[in-house]
Amino acid sequence: MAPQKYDFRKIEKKWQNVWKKTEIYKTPDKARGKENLYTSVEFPYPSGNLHTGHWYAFSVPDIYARFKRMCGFNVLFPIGFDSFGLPAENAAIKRGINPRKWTYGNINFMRKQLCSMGASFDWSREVITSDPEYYKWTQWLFLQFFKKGLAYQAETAVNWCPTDKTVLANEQVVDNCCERCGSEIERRRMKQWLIKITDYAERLINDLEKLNWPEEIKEAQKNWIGRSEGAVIEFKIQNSKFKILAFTTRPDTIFGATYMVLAPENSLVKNLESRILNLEEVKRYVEKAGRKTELQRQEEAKDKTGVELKGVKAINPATKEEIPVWVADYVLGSVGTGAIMAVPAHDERDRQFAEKFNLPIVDKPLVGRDEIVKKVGGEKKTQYRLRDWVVSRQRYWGCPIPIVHCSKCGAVPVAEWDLPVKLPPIKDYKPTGDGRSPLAKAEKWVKTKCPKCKSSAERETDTLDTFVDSSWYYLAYLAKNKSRFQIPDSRFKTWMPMDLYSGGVEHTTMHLLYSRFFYKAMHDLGLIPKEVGNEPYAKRLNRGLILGLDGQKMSKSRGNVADPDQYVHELGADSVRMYLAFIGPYNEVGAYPWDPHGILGVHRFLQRVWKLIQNAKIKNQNDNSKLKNNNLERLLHKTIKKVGEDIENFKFNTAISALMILLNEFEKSHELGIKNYEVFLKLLAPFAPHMTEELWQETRNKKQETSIHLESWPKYNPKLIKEDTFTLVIQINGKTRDTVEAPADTTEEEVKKISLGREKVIKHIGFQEPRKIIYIPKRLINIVI
RNA sequence: GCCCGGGUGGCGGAAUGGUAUACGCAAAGGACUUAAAAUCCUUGGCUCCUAACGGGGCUUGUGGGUUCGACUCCCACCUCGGGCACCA
Repeated sequence: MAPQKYDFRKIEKKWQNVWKKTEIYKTPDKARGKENLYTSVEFPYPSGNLHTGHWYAFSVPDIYARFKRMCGFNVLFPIGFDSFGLPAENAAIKRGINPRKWTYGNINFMRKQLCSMGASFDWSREVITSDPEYYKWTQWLFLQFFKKGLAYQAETAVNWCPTDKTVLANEQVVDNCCERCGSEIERRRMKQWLIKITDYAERLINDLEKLNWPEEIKEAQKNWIGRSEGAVIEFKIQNSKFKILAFTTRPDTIFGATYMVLAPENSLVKNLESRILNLEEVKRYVEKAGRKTELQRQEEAKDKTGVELKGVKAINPATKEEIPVWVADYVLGSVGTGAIMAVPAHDERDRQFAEKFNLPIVDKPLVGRDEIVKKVGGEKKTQYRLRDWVVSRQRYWGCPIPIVHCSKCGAVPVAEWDLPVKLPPIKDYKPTGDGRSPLAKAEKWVKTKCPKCKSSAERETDTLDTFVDSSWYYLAYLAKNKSRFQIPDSRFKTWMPMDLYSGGVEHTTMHLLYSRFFYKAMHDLGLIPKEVGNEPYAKRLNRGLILGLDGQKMSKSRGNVADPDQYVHELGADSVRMYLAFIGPYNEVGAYPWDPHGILGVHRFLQRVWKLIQNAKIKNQNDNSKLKNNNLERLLHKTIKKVGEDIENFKFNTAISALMILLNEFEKSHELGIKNYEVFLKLLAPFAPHMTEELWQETRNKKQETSIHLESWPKYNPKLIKEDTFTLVIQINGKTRDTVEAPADTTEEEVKKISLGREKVIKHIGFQEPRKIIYIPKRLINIVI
């Protein structure tokens, strides 16, 4: 007998326990007769507890994973925690707790919350980036990069966040502010570890082409990498061995180049000091420019400043004319060669500058690009906006950089057998702000022997950017034995590249770019078999955003947060999952407000599904699957088709609406048999896994010998989808005037006859002879008069 | 400034050349109930004519175009969101 009440709390708990005990989502590396499919979502940061965004991120793609599993794929849908990093550390400091204690406490809590989603994660492959067995391999990879020259130390201008007291990568700076805390960035010169992502700039752009990614993500990455093609042209300096190298994308405008500009940072300014007549003035200008922040420079963009280097002249190699050389901060040291040929006739900025300082503006005709470059001895060059990735962080809670500094041997990698370099427990882990990591205070840990010459040496005390940890974690899921990175080639071949990776837009030019680079570099190092390719994610999906009740971004300070735990308690996890899937298409970057009434609608639907089992015929186990009602039969098969196709295309919203339509019809019918009921349950199973499992067992007399989630996806019969009548739309001059049901096999002649005979048609056209009649078979007739 | 992606009822959205507004929410009316909640049934864009039955006109950001027919294709513009930007 069917239970009277939909006791979702009891049911959900029950099945979560059963699934855990029976490990039905544990994924083997190979399953007989099944193709592997790897789909994953960016793993969560253990911030404390799951919010609505996490539910949207994980429970909706779970629908896809479950569907694919039912379709016969061996589906890997793993989960882990991105557990190193600033936010956890800041939260721990705020509460006076050790970051490790705080992080692992959160992980334990969030694991339970994740289980409450009823998502089909394979927990046996869980990855935690702050575990020594994980970061051992982060360090190992860093050393492989180091040995290949892909990781190097250099004194560079860096982005310093005064609040978080650490440097940041360019990608982590938004509008000159820290991406995390919003503080304005300071420019500092510091010795830092960098990763040579710029070596891969060209491939990171070119290889986008073959990826099945949304165009807008590709475009955003292209813009970030910022390729510009041009030439470097040499301008000799009169009576000097020095020359100015200028990068230009418009070599064809060279005849109009009437002066040169050097960036204040350009070393030529120093080299030419002995020849500059107004040296004091130039020095003052350079110094002043150096003190300006990037933001100030930008703000002053309209009002150009600069000083001429008196006594210095350059030769335009095209015109052979002598032209003046200036130093001005509208030319940036970090772009191109840090020097330009100024063409005021063609460039808006050069024109502004020329007008202000009365420099000549010549509008010379353009010349062919390629010849002229050759003629003046220039060289074609492609320039990228992308900068190398600064990975040093002056913070405690991160992966230690496995390097030892020796006064004789320099920076020496830690021996492989000494990995991992464990993060030492220290009392005072607060950031110092003096540019040194708190790890510097762990004196015993810092003091070590040089791996090369064995004399006393010091450990590197900076830690790695968290984005390094997350650049390879999708491979760690494949390494079943957690203490080894070595993944057999065969496993790479069966799982990589990942079939579908979904995540947030905010990672477009961060995690997504870094991990593509990592994968390529690992590929080049021979760590990944060639056949697998050099791109980690075959398909990418950026999900939208769930807004608060007021249509604003959810935040505690605004007080518009919808707490998923509360809704799970009140309406059940199945309702929350299904509502989030119903709210809008998942494959578009939209923003959907959480509507507490909307979720009630989905909950009502599930309540009605629950009651459907009371339909007397369902209990008759001897029923044959054919529905007597042809229309209902047809609708059932159409729904099987539509739900499958919609899930495949991440249109979960329209899949659910199709299920709603089917339920509406099922409720009206009194001849619904057990077979059709079971088909319906299967179609609903990916969306409402707990309820469908319970009802499934109910129809199977509680034998529990199977799970609905291990059943196969229903097949539709194309013959049964065909309609035997159609609604003929009758238009006059393109306006619908009448409709009529007609048998599917009605001929064109018959359709015309029927249409012209309709009362409404006669009323409109009288006895006029139609000028033209357009007939679209089984759809519409348009009578033109 | 350059490059992407959008704009459809009161709201989330559906329809990618063929009846615009599926499905859901909210709303209104009704049934059940002492009452409420829950549940069920009915209505459904705007507007005009009609006492009513009915019927006409308009409507997918704006204006043009292509077409028998346009939310859908083309051109121009407005506007919102995102990426890049003194990038040479």
